[in-house]
Amino acid sequence: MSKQNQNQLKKSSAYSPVEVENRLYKRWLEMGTFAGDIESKKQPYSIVIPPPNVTDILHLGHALNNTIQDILIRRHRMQGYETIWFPGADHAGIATQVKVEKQVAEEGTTRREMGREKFLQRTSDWAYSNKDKILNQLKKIGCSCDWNRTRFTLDEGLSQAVVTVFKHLYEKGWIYKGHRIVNWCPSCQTSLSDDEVEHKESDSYLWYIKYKLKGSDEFLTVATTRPETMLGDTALAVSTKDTRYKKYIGKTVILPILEREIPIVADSYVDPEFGTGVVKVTPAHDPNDFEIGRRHDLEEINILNTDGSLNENAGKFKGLDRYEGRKQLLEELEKKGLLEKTEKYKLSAGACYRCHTVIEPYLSDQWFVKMNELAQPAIEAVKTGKVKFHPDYWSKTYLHWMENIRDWCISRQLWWGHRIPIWYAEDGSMFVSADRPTADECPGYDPETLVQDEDVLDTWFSSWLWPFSIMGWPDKTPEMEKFFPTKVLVTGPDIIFLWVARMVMASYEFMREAPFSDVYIHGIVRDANGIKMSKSLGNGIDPLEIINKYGTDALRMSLVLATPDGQDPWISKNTFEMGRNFINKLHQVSRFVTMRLDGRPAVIDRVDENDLVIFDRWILSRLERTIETVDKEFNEFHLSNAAKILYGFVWNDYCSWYIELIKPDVQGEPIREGSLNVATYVLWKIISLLHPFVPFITEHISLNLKGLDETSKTTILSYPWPTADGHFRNDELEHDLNQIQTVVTAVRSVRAELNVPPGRKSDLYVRVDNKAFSDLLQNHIEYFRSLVRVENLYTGVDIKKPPVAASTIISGAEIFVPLEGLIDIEVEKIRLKKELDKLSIQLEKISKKLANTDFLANAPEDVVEREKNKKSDYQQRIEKLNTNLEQILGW
RNA sequence: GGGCAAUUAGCUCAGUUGGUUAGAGCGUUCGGUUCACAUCCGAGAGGUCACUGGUUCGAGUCCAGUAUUGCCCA
Repeated sequence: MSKQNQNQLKKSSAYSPVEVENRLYKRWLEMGTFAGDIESKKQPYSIVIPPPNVTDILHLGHALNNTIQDILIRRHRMQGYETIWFPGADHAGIATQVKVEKQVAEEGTTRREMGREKFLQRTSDWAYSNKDKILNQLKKIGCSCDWNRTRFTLDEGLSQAVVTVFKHLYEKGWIYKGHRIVNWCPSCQTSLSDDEVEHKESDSYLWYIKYKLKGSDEFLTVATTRPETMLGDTALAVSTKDTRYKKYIGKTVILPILEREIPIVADSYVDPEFGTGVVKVTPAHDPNDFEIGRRHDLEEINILNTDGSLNENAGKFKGLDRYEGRKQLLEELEKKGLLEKTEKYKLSAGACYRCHTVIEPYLSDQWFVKMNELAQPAIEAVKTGKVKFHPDYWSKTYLHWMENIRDWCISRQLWWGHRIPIWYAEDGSMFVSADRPTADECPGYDPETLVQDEDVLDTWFSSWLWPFSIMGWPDKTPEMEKFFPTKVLVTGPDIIFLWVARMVMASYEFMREAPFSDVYIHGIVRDANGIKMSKSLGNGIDPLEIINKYGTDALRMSLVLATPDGQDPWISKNTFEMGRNFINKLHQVSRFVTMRLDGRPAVIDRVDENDLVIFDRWILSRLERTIETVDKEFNEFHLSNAAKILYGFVWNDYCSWYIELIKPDVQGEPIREGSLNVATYVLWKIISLLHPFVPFITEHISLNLKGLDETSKTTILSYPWPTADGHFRNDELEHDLNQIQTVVTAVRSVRAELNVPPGRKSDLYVRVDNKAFSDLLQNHIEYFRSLVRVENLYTGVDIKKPPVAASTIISGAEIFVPLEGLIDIEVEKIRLKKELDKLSIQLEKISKKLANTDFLANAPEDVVEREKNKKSDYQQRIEKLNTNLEQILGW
């Protein structure tokens, strides 16, 4: 055969995932495989997707998150549950608006110029098209969502849910409007909730500024990290307990530059240890100062515009950006000799979680949700185990936050989102309504004069309702009847507060029960150096690129294998080779089995127990053990372990041992019928167990095994999940086979270390300790002859060592490989000595242990017994080794 | 400052209630034209289980402390 032909043949045996996967996914959609049936009598099992933002493009985090959900859904479907995976997307208020504002800025206009209606239309167009894009990308990773039930947080129904909830909480007094210091993002120009602020430490300075005492030459020095806020100072404060400054309390200082007279007050909040013990008080720009201001009835002077520049209250610094203002202000203080000193300081500053701009504490009117009472049932739920976290330690994080919960700022100064359903009358009266209230709804007022609140609600104010709003709440729907509450929520640790905790609270308030019973928290995808993958760093890996190269199955399997439970996976491009190789292995072994079936129908649901040899029984026993462990790992949410167990079973037990063992000794002969049946049966179980992880190739193989093509309407997804009843479990037999494996490995090892040409056959002498071992080997030699290249096998308790032979010792037997003229005596000598040294160390250790009377007295009998057996085994092996070594030295 | 997590082979990770010679994948070394597979097969090398103490007949595993790293909260 020419080289070209060989290459072509090789190529044809490879698996091409991309075409297969595209076709099979389309086929599932056409067959309606993923649709849930609300009429079904089966037990429900539902999951709601963490809705991707409409601004998102698919990244590995999505791939991991949705792969996990798909695994859980597909497995439960096979287990006989009526499953629905509810898909959808989130309107992502800030992120989306910022994105579209950037676009219109490039076109030289602004949202205000465009006007609210036009801008919203524009945003909506963009958001909806991007939403479809991200959801289609999820299909690429094989998600078995019920796509006909796709929802979006701005859909009519979901918006209705938001208004209903707002009204309910408002009337309960749990939603209120407050004049408060909030987190303000000068770039997004909106308020943020406390949980949307990221804290990061940076190198900064502590500036010491001198304030002159009125009518005196004395100065008081104040240390500050934000000197520009002094423009809004309305007092200085000292600790009530600080004797150093007692005499100044009640006096007045002159604010530098603006020359405003401000009082010195005493307040218990001040820490005498920090800085000089005197602090400046800026009630409009610091939450603590705000409190001090309220206690001492101080003026609140706002010095910032919404974009972070200084306003008219900043005097001559008006119009400057906050940092430029700081710079010029410090220069001026320096010039005037009012800057005492500057110290380096590690500053912890808040930043916007969307754009990472440093936030400003900012005084404004905002809407808040009172959280304390909402939190109580949500705390109870986790404490009593009604909601369980996996891994469990996340419940501590959750509870700590819940127990220290603060009111939630829900108004955002944006246009894109659910508009706050509040209508104001001229006298300040407020009415809750999504649309302009009717005359009945605002008695005594003309509806036409009412004005709606300009702001919109926090996006999380709609996503916290997701598990039931997606099912049609506040209407009573059959979906809710059947599928609420959902079973498990799969997400990352970064949104436990923002989303998970709030969903539990909302669900208890509006549904009177938890939204899900389990929360599976997976890690965050990091690159090969442990750095979190992000668009801005450019260290991300595009899942679609991996899919095009290796296929979706390879992507999924690799991700699951690489993601330790609860830990962050470190992923590099070659991580995916692991999955790719595994998929190839699965493909190849299936080809082997299918080819041997030679067109006959595959028997997948039973084995002929009258036609089994030891190896058949062994793989069936191993299979049952595997099913049991895989189920156990699944039930504990250890998906990575489950995948690893299956990986090992397929590669080692099934391919490397079982398939090799049943291959006929002589080329061209058919495989024993019984074994081929078992091989097929086990392969079917394998693809069933693997289906949730690698849905495409398993479906592909299932069709091949059944001799069907893709026009067929059957899917492995509707076949049952394998179960183990223990029928084939046989520990004794597994032990026997283990002995055979040990002999095989020992012979291979000897031959490899002595550099025996791989093709060369030889006889094999095995001197055994008992006849049973001898029979075991003799009775099955034909099945493993080719594995060790054995010509004749001689076994027995009194086998003599051939004159020129390499030897090795295993537990219960001595193995001799006669290799006249092939053995390098020096190599053999070194080999035996090395083995002897190893064993001697072990023997010494164990002898010491057994000489310890405390050990003998305290350790359980079976442990002592085991150690004793071990010792005698070591001793015997050492003796044998010595004999062989002596013999060699005599050569 | 408080909390959570991690520290086991060159790398990424397993290691169940304390009890065989601490495992896997990747990488590495040697050998391989075996009829499913070089995306493969066979064999090997490689670990003071972060450190210090304690409990125990026995500690990777339990306890206390220390160090380093990451994350969260203030």
